[in-house]
Amino acid sequence: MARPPAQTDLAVLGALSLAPMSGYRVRQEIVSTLGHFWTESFGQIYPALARLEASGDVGRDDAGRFALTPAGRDRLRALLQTPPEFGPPRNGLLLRLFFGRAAGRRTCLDLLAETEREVTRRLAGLADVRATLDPADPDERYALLTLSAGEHQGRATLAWIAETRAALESWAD
Amino acid sequence: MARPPAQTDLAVLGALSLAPMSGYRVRQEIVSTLGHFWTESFGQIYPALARLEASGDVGRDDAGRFALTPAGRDRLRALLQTPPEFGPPRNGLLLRLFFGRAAGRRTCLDLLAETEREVTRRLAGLADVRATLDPADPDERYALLTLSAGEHQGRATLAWIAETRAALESWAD
DNA sequence: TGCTTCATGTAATAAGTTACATGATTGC
DNA sequence: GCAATCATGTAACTTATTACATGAAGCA
Repeated sequence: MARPPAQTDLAVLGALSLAPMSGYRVRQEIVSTLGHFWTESFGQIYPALARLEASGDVGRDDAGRFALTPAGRDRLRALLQTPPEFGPPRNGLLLRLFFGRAAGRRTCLDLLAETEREVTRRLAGLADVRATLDPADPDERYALLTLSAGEHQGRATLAWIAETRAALESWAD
Repeated sequence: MARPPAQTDLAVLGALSLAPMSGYRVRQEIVSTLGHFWTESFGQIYPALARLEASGDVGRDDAGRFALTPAGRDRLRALLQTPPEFGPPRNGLLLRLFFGRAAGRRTCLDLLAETEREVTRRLAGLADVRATLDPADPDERYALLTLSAGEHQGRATLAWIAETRAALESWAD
């Protein structure tokens, strides 16, 4: 019964809901804007488009670009209502920290420092994107909400790092 | 050259660094304690143990349980120092919210409510685990740090949900 | 005796990335 | 004309889950 990966269909239909575009553009859209919390590769996107075209959810406009059909718009609405599939949580930093005793405090502090740099970098990236979004645009308003999620997560991580660093440094070891 | 998945090796070696145990117990250990931020299935664990035994990183103790060899302890230390592999970020909730305009405010608010319940449930789970950990135990001190990360993330998500709900409700639609 | 948990493993399947192949368009 | 970008697709490989098969040990 090999049901297709619903999340990829959702991402592709969602991209096409903003405007008709080529598969190449779908990828660019996902990388540039959704990139902070979602990824899809060509190897996923093109088969998905072929599937969706065969099922009548996606058609072509005059210029040959992929475009949502009315059925596709219904399908998208239905998918948006499905509960998110929570992928298995896999946090490489926490995996390492959990067994940190075998590595020593020094290694843990290094990992924290590196993560801090990375998170700071990401927050700066989010700020850049925020600057390009218009709160008055009905589509971009929703994008701003997701951006805000990233900012909250980032700040929480930085706060936890500060706390954790202090704890590590206070231990006798 | 098919290099083995380093993250699974790390999880398995890490579990064995706490005490010698069977593969079955390794799984239980990972599910029960690391479960909040890491997963491994039998299909990963047994091949990993076989690989690690063949390479001399893991041996057997008198009772036949898997145990770290000195080489394995070195290998673990080395793996703990490698930078975490950040898996591609895939947040199903944000993917849906990003295209939320196609679904309408009502659907978005429902998704938020469901997420709020889920996060609250997880925070309660973390609190339960915290109660079982002893801050004086050298191993469990590290576990507490990772627990704290989950708590920060959870609280940040709840704060973002409150903010986002207010924003959605203020829109004319 | 029979039920449950412990224990080890394999096979089928799913999901996704990467690299490759190929060609059309566009700008200089 | 040539380079870069746009565009579509496929094949090989990696990673991971799920379901299945099998059997020993503990206990009621």
